[in-house]
Amino acid sequence: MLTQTAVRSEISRHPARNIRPMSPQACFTGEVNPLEQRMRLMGAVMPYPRNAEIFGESDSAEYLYKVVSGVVRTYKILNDGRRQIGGFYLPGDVFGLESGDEHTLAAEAVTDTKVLIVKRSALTALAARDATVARELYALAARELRRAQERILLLIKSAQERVASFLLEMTERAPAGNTIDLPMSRQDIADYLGLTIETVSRTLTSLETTAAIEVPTSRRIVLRNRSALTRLNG
Amino acid sequence: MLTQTAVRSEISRHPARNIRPMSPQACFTGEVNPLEQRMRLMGAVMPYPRNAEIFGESDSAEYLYKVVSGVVRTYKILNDGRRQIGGFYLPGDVFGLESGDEHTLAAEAVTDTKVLIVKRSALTALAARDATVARELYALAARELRRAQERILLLIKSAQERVASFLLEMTERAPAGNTIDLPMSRQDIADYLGLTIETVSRTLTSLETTAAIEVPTSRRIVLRNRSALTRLNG
DNA sequence: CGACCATTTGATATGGATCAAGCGATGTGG
DNA sequence: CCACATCGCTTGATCCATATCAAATGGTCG
Repeated sequence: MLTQTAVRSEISRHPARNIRPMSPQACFTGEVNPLEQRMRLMGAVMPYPRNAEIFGESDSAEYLYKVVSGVVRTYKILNDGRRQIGGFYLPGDVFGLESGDEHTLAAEAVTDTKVLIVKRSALTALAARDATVARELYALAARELRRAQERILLLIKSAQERVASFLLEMTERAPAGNTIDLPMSRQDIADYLGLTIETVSRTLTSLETTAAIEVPTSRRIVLRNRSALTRLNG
Repeated sequence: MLTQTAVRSEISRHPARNIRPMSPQACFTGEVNPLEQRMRLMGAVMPYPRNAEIFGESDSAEYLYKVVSGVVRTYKILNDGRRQIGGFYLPGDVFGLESGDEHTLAAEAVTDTKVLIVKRSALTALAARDATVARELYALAARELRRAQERILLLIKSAQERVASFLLEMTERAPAGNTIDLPMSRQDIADYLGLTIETVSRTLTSLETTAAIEVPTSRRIVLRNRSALTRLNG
């Protein structure tokens, strides 16, 4: 799993980064729970173009982030050059939660993205006075924990199971009938699932061959036989 | 990774479970932070013999647990019979944190164990009034999240790296010079690292051959060359 | 001492990685 | 508007780390 030549894919993998965000702008759309309301009052919305860095690994974790539109990935680069994606965040998702005061993962925009940014200190101050906010912060961390635990289970499964789980996760999180429009590249998926692009690609074609899915274009996948996927899921 | 024959190891893997806990008893030892104090006032200490179930998967998550003495493992059985260990909990560690109202993992005593049990509702009620308690609950979840993220990174590494990381994690969490007294079996370690017992065993012998460790008895490991392990760790 | 269980060691099989080439879509300059 | 470069993806051939199957060893308890 670990070889010197892992650097190869690394080079092709991260072409044009360090794109800078655009200027901030106001935002008054979204849900209506207390935490959300407060965040909107306290935070600013920043737009990031595709592949822009939102924060770096070991940046100070001064802010909390919420996806307004677009998709974000968090990731970590291992010392041998491989990249592990921590998660994909869709509109409404909060990312940047950390236990310490430094981020352990970096974050980038997968697509052009708008992100609501809130000072962590403002939120914790608020949580000290408002138990509802505190409870919601806790719930966020607990939900994130559950997702991480599911990832752990995923990573001990076979390639087929991982890809099937990924597809099911995606339809659940961005429901649009049986069609999934993937915002991320094969490399992103591979680094999320702990596989190589080749294996992801082959697995998708194999699922297509067994009529479980259709792949009209590489970024679009249609689920044809959900129960076959669920069965694979474990 | 997934085959029908996975059931083989499954059978030998879980011999005598469903051992019942003994009767409760009072407990007034431990640390001195607010959450801890309150837990002691509100909770009871229960002793569990080796391999006893503390709670089952999908039991209602009515309680929070803190290890007083001994070691606990949380785990999940996949539908093909494989077991994934979610974590090992040493004295002082809190387990049973969940986002929903059902446990997603089961918990068992690895060794004879004493566990402090607290009603979750009592804690959250307390957190609503005491911001310090709320903050500590959040910190617990965040710390658990970080651990889970580290596990994710671990699971994409090679067998050598996983075993090395495991050994380093264990000395850090239960520091006793360079000696580690493992409370858990090879099967437990394997299920924690997403490997087979054979691979764990072989990796340990290989580390012994390269003089990184010594294995005087199967449950005792002496670190001889910590930097060699750290280098493997990634 | 003998039975049992955990661990180690050995031989072989295999899933996914790696290396390499081909292909289709998208964009650019002539 | 078309040749051509580029990029992301797929497909093919081979290799290797770890799983699997099997047997030997060792430690523990009656």
